[in-house]
Amino acid sequence: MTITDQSLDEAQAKKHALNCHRMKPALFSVLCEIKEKTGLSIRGAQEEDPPDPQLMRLDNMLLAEGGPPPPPPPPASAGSSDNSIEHSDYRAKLTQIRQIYHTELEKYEQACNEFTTHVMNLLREQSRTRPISPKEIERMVGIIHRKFSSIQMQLKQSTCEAVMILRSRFLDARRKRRNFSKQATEILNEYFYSHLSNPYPSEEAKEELAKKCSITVSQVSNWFGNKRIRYKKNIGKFQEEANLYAAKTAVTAAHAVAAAVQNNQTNSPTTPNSGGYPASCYQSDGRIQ
DNA sequence: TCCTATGATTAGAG
DNA sequence: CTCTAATCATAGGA
Repeated sequence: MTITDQSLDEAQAKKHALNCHRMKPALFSVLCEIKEKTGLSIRGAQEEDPPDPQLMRLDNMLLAEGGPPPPPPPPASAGSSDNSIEHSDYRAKLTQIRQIYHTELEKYEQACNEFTTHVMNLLREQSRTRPISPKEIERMVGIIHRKFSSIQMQLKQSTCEAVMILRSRFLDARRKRRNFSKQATEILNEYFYSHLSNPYPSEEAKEELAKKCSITVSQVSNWFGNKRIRYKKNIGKFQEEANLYAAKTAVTAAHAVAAAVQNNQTNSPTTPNSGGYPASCYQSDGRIQ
């Protein structure tokens, strides 16, 4: 019942899924625990014991992963917005996995019952030739059930793995990287180059930028983080862009100034220096602020 | 198909 | 938590 190989063949996805350190922590820890425990170990049991916590957790995960309400898609930070097609595909595959899981589970349950009755029959037969205590019967049944539940556990485990591979395939934000819209980049760049001397938008500024660009605040943060470091690393490469945006903001600033009928400000918003942007303490020695 | 740009994620510092 | 720096993985162009 290798659901994993059956439904999702991509070696790449597998590799990705096994690349544990970039999984979402919750899933990751679950998987790790599964692996550890199935590799038989008792380890730091901070868990409750009687109703097999492991199975519970797996159950919970499977439930959470594919309950009737749409599974929460957010991999993490990025609030993806355009995933309707892919998402339905994801859901379809998820349903498929769950279906396989349930049919398999049923099979196992059935097999377990059959086997139990079979053993019971054997015992009954034997009881004619030798005395068999209820205790012994109980013991046998216990053994059988333990065996089967370990199989069940494996089933759940591989289902979880399959689900996780699925997730990593469809929901991993990195894989779904889309460039921001032209306007969004425009807005971000405008802000960046007009605050070159201190390109660290406040939380409010980030929120506003996020709104204007229809992206999330953390995407704005990512963008500025990337931009700062990349700008710093290769200022030359960004010269042209810098000039462009400096000119742009200069124009808008000029308009604003004209409207305000004030000439006091003309040199503060943008003071073209070697082609349009402030010399900035930010870039001079690679140190920021 | 290779190369660069770019958004996201990570570890680690503060 | 935010930030940097490195890195990953994809998008998009030549």
